[in-house]
Amino acid sequence: MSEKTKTHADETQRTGSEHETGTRGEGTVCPECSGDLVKDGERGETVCEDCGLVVETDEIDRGPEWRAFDAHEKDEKSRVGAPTTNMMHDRGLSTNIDWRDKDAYGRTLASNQRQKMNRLRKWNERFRTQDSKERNLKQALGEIDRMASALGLPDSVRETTSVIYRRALSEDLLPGRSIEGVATASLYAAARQAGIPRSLDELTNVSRVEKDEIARTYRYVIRELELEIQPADPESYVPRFASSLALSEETNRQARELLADAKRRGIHSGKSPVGLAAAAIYAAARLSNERVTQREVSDVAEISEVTIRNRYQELLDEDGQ
DNA sequence: ATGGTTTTTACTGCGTC
DNA sequence: GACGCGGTAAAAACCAT
Repeated sequence: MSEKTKTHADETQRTGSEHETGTRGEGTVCPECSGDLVKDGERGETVCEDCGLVVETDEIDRGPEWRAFDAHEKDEKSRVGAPTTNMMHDRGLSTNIDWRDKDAYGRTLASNQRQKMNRLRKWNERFRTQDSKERNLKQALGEIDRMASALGLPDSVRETTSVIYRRALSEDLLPGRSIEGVATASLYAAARQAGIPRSLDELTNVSRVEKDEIARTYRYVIRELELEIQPADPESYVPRFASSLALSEETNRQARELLADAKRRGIHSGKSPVGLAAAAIYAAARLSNERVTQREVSDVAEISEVTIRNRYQELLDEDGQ
């Protein structure tokens, strides 16, 4: 555990004055309006029912529990690990044996000690991944990470994906399905849930699994885990497409306006959100005299030109009246 | 499986650079 | 003449039943 202290090193300045308010007005009555106090367990706050005054904030501080004024103190005081994360198969909680052959003081180990450490490392690694579900998770999380990077999805989505995948695993949804498939489906679901959807085609490009299987597995996972995911909002595709076509902010905005309008008139139901987004972009670009061909839009949106034409007409029809 | 809807494929003619 | 665009018909894909 010698070198694992860096994680919080840069947030060492906190004043410690936050907690002074919490200790004063203890009791069951609000000091401000004498209303009843209730504990909001989720947020770790004690709040007045009547006036909403937060009397006590008792939150969990995930920052360092110490302050360091120089590098030396940092080494001495630090005994905290990294925050736990769902993105590691063991939530980052298992033992890791440093690969450097140094003792706690940084001295190099004697050769017999080195051999011992090698054996320990080997066995530790074996035990750590022994359980088949753990091995399964390890592989899946690797895949998820790879695909999420390829699609430019943020860590928050990866976390959500991990959670979904874990649930699928613990509810025995895996047998009969591939790890890859479930991992991809989980990612697809997580991205949509986060409002930054990727189309099935995009998923297919980075996954080792066929589109059909992704879709099938996705439906299955959604149903079994009772995840409620509303159809993707066309507008959420717009900024990404617009930027890969190097279109202006104005066009971007106009495209979303067209979509909002279409939504109001109910033109969008049943149509593919991606197609709608693509058409809106094309229409907006055309309205503001930016040159984009249908071909280019259809390329980035992975939708046919015909579909763009059809949607595009509908959009402008409605707009013109 | 089936039927209805949407998307894609393939092909067309027209205008422009 | 290549290219972008618009249209059409038929095939394929999708979805709920």
